[in-house]
Parts: sequence; C-alpha cells; structure tokens
Amino acid sequence: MQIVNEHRRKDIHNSDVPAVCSACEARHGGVCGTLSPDQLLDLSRHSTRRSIEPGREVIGQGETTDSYANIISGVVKLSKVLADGRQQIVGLQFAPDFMGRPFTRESALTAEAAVDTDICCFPRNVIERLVSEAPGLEHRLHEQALKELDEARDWMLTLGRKTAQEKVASFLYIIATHIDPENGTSNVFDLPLSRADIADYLGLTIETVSRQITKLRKENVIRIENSRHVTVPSLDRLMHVAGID
Amino acid sequence: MQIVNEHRRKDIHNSDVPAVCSACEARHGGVCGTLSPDQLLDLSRHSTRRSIEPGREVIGQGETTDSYANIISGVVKLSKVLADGRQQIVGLQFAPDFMGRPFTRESALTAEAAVDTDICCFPRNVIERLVSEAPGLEHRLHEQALKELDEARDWMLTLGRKTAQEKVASFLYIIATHIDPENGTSNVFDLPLSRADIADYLGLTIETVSRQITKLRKENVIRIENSRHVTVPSLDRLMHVAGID
DNA sequence: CGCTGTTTTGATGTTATTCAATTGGAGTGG
DNA sequence: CCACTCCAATTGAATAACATCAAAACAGCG
Repeated sequence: MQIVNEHRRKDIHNSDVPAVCSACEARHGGVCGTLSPDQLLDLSRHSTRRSIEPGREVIGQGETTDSYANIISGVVKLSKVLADGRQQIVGLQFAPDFMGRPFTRESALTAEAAVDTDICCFPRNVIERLVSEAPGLEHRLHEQALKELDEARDWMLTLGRKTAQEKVASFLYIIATHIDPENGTSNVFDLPLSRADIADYLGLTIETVSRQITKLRKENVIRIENSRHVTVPSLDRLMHVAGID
Repeated sequence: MQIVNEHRRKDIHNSDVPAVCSACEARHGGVCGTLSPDQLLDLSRHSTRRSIEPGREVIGQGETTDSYANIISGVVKLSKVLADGRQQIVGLQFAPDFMGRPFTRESALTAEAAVDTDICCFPRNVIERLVSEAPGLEHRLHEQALKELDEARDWMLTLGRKTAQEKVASFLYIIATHIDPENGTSNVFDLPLSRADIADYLGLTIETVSRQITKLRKENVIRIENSRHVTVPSLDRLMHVAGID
C-alpha cells in the first residue's frame, strides 16, 4: 500500500493518474479503471463534473444523447412513461455505475436524480474514440450491460410474480445492498426514493406502498423514523419476506 | 442467386464460408457474421447442431454453462422461478439470437424451447478464445446484450403498469413482430406459447389470459382458430389496445 | 404560526385471482 | 367410425388483492 502510493506520487508529472481522477470513487469499480494513465488523462481533459439536485432530469425519453457519465455519488432513477402518463422506474443506478446507452443516439428512457447526485460527464465522441482504441473499455461496458440485464430480469420476476408485501421488502433489500460504499450491506439507511418513486418502481400505488411499509413496521421487519430513515434488524428476515430464498 | 452460389462453390477450398454455415440463417443477423472466414471455419469445426422439442430444457437455473448457442429456428423461453414455484418468463429469443450469458459460469435463468427449435452450439472456451482474438465479436455480443436490456426494460413497463388487456395485446404484438423471418411484421401467425406460458410471460393467470383473448376476439381486434392460430386485421388497432403509441 | 407537500389512514370500488366446472381437440383403441 | 381418455382452454361464481377516492396527520419551511 505504502509502496503503491510512493510509486504513484513519483511519476505524477509524466502522465500518471490525473489530479481530478485521483480521488474519484468511480475509478475503482467504474469504467475508468480499465484505461491506461494516458487514456485517463485524455478523458479527464474532456470530462466535466456536474451536481444534480433531486428531481432534475439528466436525459429525457426520446432526446438525443450527446454524452455519457459516471455516477460519483448519489442515486439515479431510469424510467419509462406511457402516453397517458403511467410511469415505471426500470432501474436504479448507484456509484460508480456508468450512465448512457452506447451505440445509439436516442434515449429510450428518462434519467433523473433521486437525491443529490454528482456525475462526471464525457462527450460522446471521446468515449467512442476510446472504445475503439481500448478494447478493455468495451469489455467493461459490456459487463455493465450484462449486470444491468441480470438486474432487470430479476426485477421482472418481482414485478410479475410477487405480492405488494414482497415487492416492498424486495425494494428495501435492494437499497440495503446498494446504498453504501458499494461493497457491504447496511442495516441502517435513508431511502433515496419518495413513496411516489417507490410506487413507480414497484408497479404499485403510493397508498399500497405506504400500507405495506406500515405492515412491515408493525411486524418488526423494519423500524422507521422520519419516513425516510429505515433500520433493518435482520436482513435474513427481510430477504425471507421478500421471497428471496 | 445463381451467381452467388457459383462464387461460393468456387473458393470453398481456400477457407471461405464453411459448408455447414453457408445456408445458415444466423450468419446474417447473428454473431457469426462478424467473423472472418478463417475464424468461422474454426468455430464451425467445434460447433454442433441440435434439435430441441418443445418443453425441453436447454440450460437450467443454477446450472453451469459449458456452451453458447445460436438459434437457427424456433423460439426459446428464458425464465426465472421463485422458491415456491411461481414462475416468470423474462425473455423470448428468436432466430438468429445468441444464447448464453458471457463471462459467467452459472446460469441465472432457465432456457427452454417453446416450440421445435434448432440451435447451433459452441463450446465455451472456443467462444472465449474468439472473443479475445476478434474485437468485432465482443462488440456484437455487447450490442445483443444492449438490445436485450432495452427489451427487458420495455417489458418491465408492461409488467408493472399495464392492465391485463394491454398486457395480452402487447404479447400478441411482440409475437407478430418477431415470429417471421426476423424482418417484417406478420398479420397471421401461430402462437409459439401455450396459455400457461403466456400467463408466465405476462405475470397473469391462465384464466385471465384466456378471458382477455376472448375479449379481444369479441371486439374484433384478433381472429382465432385452433386457439393457437391468430389473425390480426389491423396492427395499428392492436398497438393501440396494447398502449403502444 | 400558518403554509405546502408528503405520508398515512379509512371507506369503497375494481380488477384480477382462485376455485370449480365445462368445453374442445388430438390421440387411442375398440 | 365412434366412444373414450387426456390435456389445454374456456367459462362461471366467489373471493382477495390492490386501486381509487377522500380525509387526516405529519413533517419542513418561510
């Protein structure tokens, strides 16, 4: 560890990790981790940090995408809407996920910050150039796409076959396992989504979500204060209620 | 046509398209299309054709995958089951889709033929070697993963927010647009799925599916004979009922 | 303290499920 | 060719789950 730091410090002036990237969370689990120092420097020159407040749309359904981004911190909702306004959240993204669908211009969904979120934006053409230069980058993007596909299919099982109670428990389980520093599972956390968002994620109404949360509280599966702050005494118990065995 | 055959026959001995591949549908839209003649020959030497009767499992949830495959003809159901037996079909695959999740050993889902299906199987290690040699192949697999992700998210909207009537119409629309030679949309087709399968795909019960099909028939959105054979007088009308605008 | 927006709770309505028969079609054997 | 069986699909009646409509409670926040 000491040695690694020493090494990094030593050649900071000849194209090692750029200053803006050196403290970045996304570099470890994210896509930037596959790039060479030169490529990272190249990318960092064209990248811009943005802070997004909750509810702010990053990219709208049907708009053209001119950039991709890494999530530095926060939570982003990906959603789709029907012509009559019915809405479904089709995915949540956490740091250090990569945002944006490669190889297509028009976005098929809306991306919107759920809480205060920091992202690092890259112009589309720079990413596309790096993809063609560094095969490792496409591999990383491919793996993220496969991970998201697995998650989407898991969620389809939840949407299609679980009861309201199981859906809400499944949602709480997802948050417990993703909200933290991307590794461990946390027993105490703040919900990044409002009741309306949760309903849109679960294919339910606000009222049903509220009733099921109340029910889980009364059955001591969770403890609640502030309506956003949740404590999970036993994750095994939560998983069991969620139908995950 | 005559000329193409002539040309193909001429240089069959100097590593052009292998004989087993020359008539294969999957070569055009499928993954093989990205390979050089040499690579295609390499792959074809290790590939084996298989015919699968309806209901036959290709790979089970939790089993280890030792091979990938291209669908030559037919329809494959991808499904997930809960511990108590509740089942959800999370995707349908048609020719010339590529089957199998790259870069992971254990399958998270069950693949099962819905109708008589022909596939072309490749050993896992051969595919992995070709991926590392031919960047175009990984790109193609990446694009297929992104396509499946888009489809999964579209279906999440259907599962979470549509009524039973809209769900059944959405299913019929999917079949109408995918069952044919992979290009056009067809007004007349045979359903590749039983009512039980349709229910598992839509997150409904057999009875509800049946009732909604009857309702669509009575409203002249579809015509039915044989309970599997469907005619769609107006695809626009079907789309409208499906909530696709 | 009085807004405003979110969440909870209650009463009622609707949709889809469940349970139970019935119908229909394909295959079999008399 | 006609019963007979078997399985899939349809239909009907009762029920349960979730949605809708409406009101009250509970924050934040100026």
